[in-house]
Amino acid sequence: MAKNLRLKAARAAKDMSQKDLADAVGVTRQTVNAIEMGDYNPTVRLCAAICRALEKTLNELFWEE
Amino acid sequence: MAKNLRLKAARAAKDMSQKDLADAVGVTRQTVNAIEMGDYNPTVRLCAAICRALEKTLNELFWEE
DNA sequence: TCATTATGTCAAGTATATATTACATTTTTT
DNA sequence: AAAAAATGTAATATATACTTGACATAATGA
Repeated sequence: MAKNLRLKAARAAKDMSQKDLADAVGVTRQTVNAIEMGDYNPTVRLCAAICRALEKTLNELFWEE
Repeated sequence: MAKNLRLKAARAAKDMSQKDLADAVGVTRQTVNAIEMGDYNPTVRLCAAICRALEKTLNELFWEE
């Protein structure tokens, strides 16, 4: 899978570290890192939680045309 | 979780059975049924595959404000 | 420069998404 | 009304999302 640069950028825009975001959504830092690195396929509920933490939508961070 | 009626409606609009959709995205009928019934939390890749099969986006079928 | 924080990665474990098989009921078609 | 197709559900099995703990390096701040 490809890296999720939109996620990385949205997190940077909020000035949050991977750990900050992980804590905000209740997963570990490694999980956030793996999602950004494209290492796997998160559940839609986790994606939605990440989107809410970053004030984005699923389409903005996880949809590819 | 609540039922996913938007998914059920989008599938109906394409005149596809749960099995038709399951075949189109490469999962079992039970998995599609469980998603519609809100019984669990699919991966974002499966959600995206379902969206493409139904010509919808993640926001349209899986995002709640 | 030194300490701290952030990131990337790995190995081993646990939780859960998804498969398989099966059966009952409901809905649609003939 | 009967047959066929679609749906809902359950039990057991497997693949994989996610955790935990750890280590190395890069970047940031004192």
